[in-house]
Amino acid sequence: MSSLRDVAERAQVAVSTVSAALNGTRPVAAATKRRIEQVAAELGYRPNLLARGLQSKRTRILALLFPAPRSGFGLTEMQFATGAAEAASELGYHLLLSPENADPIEELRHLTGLGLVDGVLLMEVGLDDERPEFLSAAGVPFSMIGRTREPGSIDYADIDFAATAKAAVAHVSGLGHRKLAFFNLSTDTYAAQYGPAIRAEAEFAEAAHAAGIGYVDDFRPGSAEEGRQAFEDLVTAHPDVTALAVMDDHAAVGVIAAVAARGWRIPEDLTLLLVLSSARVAEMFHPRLTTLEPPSAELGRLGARMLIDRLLGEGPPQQRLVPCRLVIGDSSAPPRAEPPREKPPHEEPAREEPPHEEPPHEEPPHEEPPREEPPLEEPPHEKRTV
Amino acid sequence: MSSLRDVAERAQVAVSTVSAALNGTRPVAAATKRRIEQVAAELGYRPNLLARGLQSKRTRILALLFPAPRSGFGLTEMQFATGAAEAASELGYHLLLSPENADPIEELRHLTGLGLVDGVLLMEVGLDDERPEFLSAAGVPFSMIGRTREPGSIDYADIDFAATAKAAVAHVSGLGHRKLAFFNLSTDTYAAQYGPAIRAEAEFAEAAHAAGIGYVDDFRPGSAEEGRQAFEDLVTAHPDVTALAVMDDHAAVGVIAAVAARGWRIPEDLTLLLVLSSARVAEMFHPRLTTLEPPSAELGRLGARMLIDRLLGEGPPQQRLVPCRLVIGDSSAPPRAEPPREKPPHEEPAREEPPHEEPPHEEPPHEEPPREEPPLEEPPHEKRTV
DNA sequence: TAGGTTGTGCGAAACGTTTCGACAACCGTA
DNA sequence: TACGGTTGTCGAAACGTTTCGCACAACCTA
Repeated sequence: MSSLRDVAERAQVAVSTVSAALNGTRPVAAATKRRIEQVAAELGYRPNLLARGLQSKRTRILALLFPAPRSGFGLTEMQFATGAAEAASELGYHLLLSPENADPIEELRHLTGLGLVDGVLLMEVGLDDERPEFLSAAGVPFSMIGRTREPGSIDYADIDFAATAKAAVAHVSGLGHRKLAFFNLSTDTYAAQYGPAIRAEAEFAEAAHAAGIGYVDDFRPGSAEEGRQAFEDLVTAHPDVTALAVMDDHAAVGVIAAVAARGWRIPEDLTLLLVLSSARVAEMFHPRLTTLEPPSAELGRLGARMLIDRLLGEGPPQQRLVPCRLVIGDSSAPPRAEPPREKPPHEEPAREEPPHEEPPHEEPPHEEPPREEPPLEEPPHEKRTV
Repeated sequence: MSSLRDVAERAQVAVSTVSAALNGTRPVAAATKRRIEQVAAELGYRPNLLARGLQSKRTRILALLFPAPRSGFGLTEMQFATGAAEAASELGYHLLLSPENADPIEELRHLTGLGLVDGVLLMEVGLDDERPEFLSAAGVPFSMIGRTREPGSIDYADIDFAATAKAAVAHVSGLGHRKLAFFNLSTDTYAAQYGPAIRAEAEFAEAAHAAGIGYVDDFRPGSAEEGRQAFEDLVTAHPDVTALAVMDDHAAVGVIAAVAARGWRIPEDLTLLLVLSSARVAEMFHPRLTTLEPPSAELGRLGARMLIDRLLGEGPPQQRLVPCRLVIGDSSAPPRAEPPREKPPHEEPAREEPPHEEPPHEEPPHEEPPREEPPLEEPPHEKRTV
C-alpha cells in the first residue's frame, strides 16, 4: 500500500503538505493541490486508519454491544445492527459488532481500553441498566437504542410506546370494538424490567382509558402453550373482549390455536394484533396478522447517527421516539353484533384426535401487498377497505 | 489511558522490556517480569490496538461483508454475523460489520485499503461471485460462508446439501412416502445462481433417485400466491405426490392455504417439510412444520475460525460442509393408504366468504420440546414417536 | 586467564499519520 | 528602502507500539 510519503516524493513536496492538501486542513496553493491529488489518485493512495487514529485519537469506529441472543431474540433485534451499520457507513464510520459476555461492565472496560472505538452503541437497554452509568463515568461517548428509566441527558432512540398504543387502540376502537385485552411478553422478561414490556403495558392501559374502551391486561404468556392458556383464562374472565393485542410471537401461535379450538374464527370472532413483531413474521400466520411493526432498522440508524453527532461536537442530547408502523392484515374486523356463542367446554382437547372431516378452510393467500399506515399522531379510525 | 511508557517508568525498566515481558516475545527474568505485571495491573494498562496494529501490521479485526438485505433476508442470514462475532471474540478478534453497497468490489477495495482489517469474511456467496477472485488477486486473506462453483483452495464453510437432502429423503421415505416434490426458492433467486437454490435442487434430485423414490421439482415459488399456485399445479400434474419440501417461507404459507382450500389436512394428506428456514419460523406455522434448519450460527463460527487460522499460519485450505438439522414437527406423517379424494375444483375461492360454520380446528400447541435429530451421515428411517 | 556462551536489559528506529512552529518569498505600504 | 503582513511550504515531533542490534555482566570451558 502506498503511503503519504510515496505521494510526497512523487509530487515533490513534503509529507505534511500532502496531508494538508488531501484533508483540507490548511490552505495549499491550487496548483500544488491539484498535482498532489493527481499523484494520489495515480498511486491509489488510501490513508491508513490506524496511523490516523493513533495520531488524532479518533478512529471513526463505533461499537455495537449486542447481548447473547436470549430466547426471544429475533429479526427485529438484529435489524438494530444492520440499521446502525448502514447509517455509520454513510457517515464514514465503521461498526464493530461486539458480543457481550457474562460481565457486560468488564467487557466494556476492555473494549474501551483498547483505544479502538470512538463511541459505543447500547441495545437491549434495561430500565435499570448499569452500563450507561459506567460509560458516563468512564467518559466514553455512547448512545442507546431503548432507554433506562431515567435517561437524563443521554442520547437515545426508542419506540414511542404511547403513540403505538394509541394507534393500536384507535385501530380497534375505530372498527367498533369496545374492549381490548393485552398479552405482554413473558413473565420473566417483564420481571427483568425489560423496557418494552413495562412501557407497552403501561401505555396500552393509558391509551385504552383515554379512548374510553374497556381494557384487560396482566397476561404474560411467553410460549405457545402459555398463550393458549392465557386466552382460555381471558375468555372465561372477560367474555366481552373482542380484540386482543399480543406481544410475543409464540404466544400468538397459542392464541390462534385456542381460538380455533373453540370454533371461533379470526377476524370474525376476534380481532388479533401482533405488537412489536416484524411484518415478515406476521405474514407467516394464517390469516395474516395485523401488526405493529417496530422501526428497528430506523432505531439503529438513529442511534448511530446521534452517537456520531455527539462525537462531532457538543449539543443538546438527542432523544427520539419512533412509533411502530401499523400494518393492517387480515386479522382485523369489526366485532360481531352478538357475542360469539361459546361451545360447550371440552376439557383438554390436546390429546384427542379431532374428527377428520373438515370443510375447506379457505381464504387463499392474497396478492395485493398489505396496506401500510404511516405512523400518525392522531391515527384515523380506519375501516378495512380491502 | 496509561501507556507502555508509564508502566516502564513505574517499574524502572525500559519500554522494550515491558513489551517483551507482557507479550512473552523474548525471555525476561522472572523477578522483573513479575514486577512489570504487577505494575501493569495496578495501572490498568491496556495495549493500544492502533499503535500495535500500526507497527505489527496485524489488527486482529475481521470484516464481515453483509449485503443489503434482499427480500428473503431473514434471521438465518443474520445469524452468520452473530456466530462469526462470537467465534472471533473468543479468539481475541473483533468483527466489523461492513454493509455492502452497490459496487461490492469498490467497497472491498476501499475497506482493505484502510489497513484496518486483517481479513474478510464473505457471506451470501454466489456461484459466480467475483469477490473471491478480487480478494485473491489483492492478496487479502478471506474465507467464505457458502461457496462459489469452483472454490479451488479457498477456505469456506457451507451447508452440506447432499447430506441434508439425504436426511430429508430418508425421513419421508422412512415414513412410507413414495413420491416427493421440491419447491425451490424464487425464480429470481435461482436465476441469480444463488448457491443454496442451485445445490439444494440438485441434491434433492440425487437423493430421491438414490433412495428409489419418485421426485418432482421445477417449481420456484417466491411468494405465498406463487406457492399456492405451484401447489395447485403440482397436484394436477402429480396427484400421487404425498410429501413436499419447500425452501421459501412465504411459499409455504401459500401451500398451507392451498392444502386447506382443497379440504386436505397436514400431515394426514400431505407431509410438508420446510427446508433452510429457522425452527423459530417453523414454529409459527400451524401445525408446526418439520424443518431442516440451517446451521447458520455454526457456519458463521466456522468461517471466522478458519479465517483466523489462515491469518495465523499457512496450512491446507479448510473446507467444511455442515448438514442442516432435522427438527421433526407435526407436519410429518405416513401417507394415507388411498390417495386423498380430490374435491370438485372450485374456480377462484379467493373472494367468496367461506361458510361460517366450522368445526373445531383442534390440535392445541404442544408442551414437549421438538425432537431434534443430530446430523447423520446415514439418517435412520425414523418414525414419529411423539 | 582468555575467549566464548548465556542471560538480561537497553535504546533507537520504524509503522503512517497529524500538527505546529519556522521560514522563505512575495506583496503593499510608509 | 525597509518593514510588517500574507501565503505557501517544510521539517520535526508526537501518537504507542514492536523489533532488532547491541551492551554488559556472569558464567563456563579450554
